[in-house]
Amino acid sequence: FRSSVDIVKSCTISRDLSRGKEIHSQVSAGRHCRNRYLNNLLVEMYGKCGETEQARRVFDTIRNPNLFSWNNVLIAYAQNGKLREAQNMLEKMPQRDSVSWTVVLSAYAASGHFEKAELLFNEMPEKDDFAWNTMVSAYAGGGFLEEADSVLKAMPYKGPVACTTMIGAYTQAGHIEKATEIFDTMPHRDVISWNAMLVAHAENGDLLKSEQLFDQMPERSLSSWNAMLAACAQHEDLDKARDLFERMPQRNILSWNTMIQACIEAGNFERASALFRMMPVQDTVSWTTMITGYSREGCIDVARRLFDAMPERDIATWNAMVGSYTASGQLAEAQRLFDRMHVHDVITWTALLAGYAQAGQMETAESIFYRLPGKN
RNA sequence: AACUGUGCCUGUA
Repeated sequence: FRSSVDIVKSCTISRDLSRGKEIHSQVSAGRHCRNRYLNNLLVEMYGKCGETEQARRVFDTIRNPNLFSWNNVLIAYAQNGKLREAQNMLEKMPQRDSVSWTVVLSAYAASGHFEKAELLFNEMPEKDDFAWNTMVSAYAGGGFLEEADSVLKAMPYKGPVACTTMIGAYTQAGHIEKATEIFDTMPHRDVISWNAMLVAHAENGDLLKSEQLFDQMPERSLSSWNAMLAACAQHEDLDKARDLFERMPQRNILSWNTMIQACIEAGNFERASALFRMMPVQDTVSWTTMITGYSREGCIDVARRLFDAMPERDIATWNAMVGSYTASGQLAEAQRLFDRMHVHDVITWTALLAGYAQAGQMETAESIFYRLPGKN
């Protein structure tokens, strides 16, 4: 039993649907097939893997669903953008708690329905910290900084989550003074708040302030080290980056990727590719970083060889490769890759559009612009 | 008893 639980949980975390299905059929055939706890976990697993229908099917087999069961299907709907179903569910549930409300609120905000989110928030019988934080995050994520700030102001306790959300939002908007003000006046700072503020200064071009924060902070997580490393990379300070990288208490794949990026920003491709080969395991980010590095250096054929050699490509990889060709005026090859892609996003389209515009083919560029879905 | 919701770090124009 215990091991089934662990397997389902790990499938949820790694979004491993095929292994999830396997364990599901094993569970169904075993003597714990009616166990509510295990079935709740299965509902969650299917929901997180995007399989709303499966989640619902498992839920329907549960004899006496508890609040966890209900919330888990609700989350499956909400987090997969099935707003109508989620809303329905919320209304029909025999009991609902703050989690139920918050989940739907968050889903509305994620799809741009801020009025509905606000309405739900006001309807909530009792608002816990999560609900408040989610409302702040809803507005902040939509770029409504004033609304987010007024929710923050109304909060009974302005905890580190809500404040850090605001720091991030102000950073993105380029309002470093606002971010600083929040950071300086917030009642409690945790390591994540420190990290966010460190990033804020780096984004603002102030490496010195980032370093000061890094030195002052009461404790440092792996993310703190990675963020500081990224700050050095951004500012093309390879010496500082290397020194940090050597001193880090632990490294994960982000640390390696960031260090490679630091080398590339500083123009040291030798070092970048040495690190690339040296790292314990490369992911698509590592490969894409190298591809972009080489193509910026003008070595598009090397970039293409990496592209063809890598085990798996995601959309950013394809975009990088298309962008390499458009940037170097090889429109035909860019178009060929574009046509081979299964999914295009705004970045893909923009790259192609820019390529045609650059080449003076304005009619083609314009027609791409008009066909472009979800323009920003 | 164990299962659910919010904020930080890497690549693509």
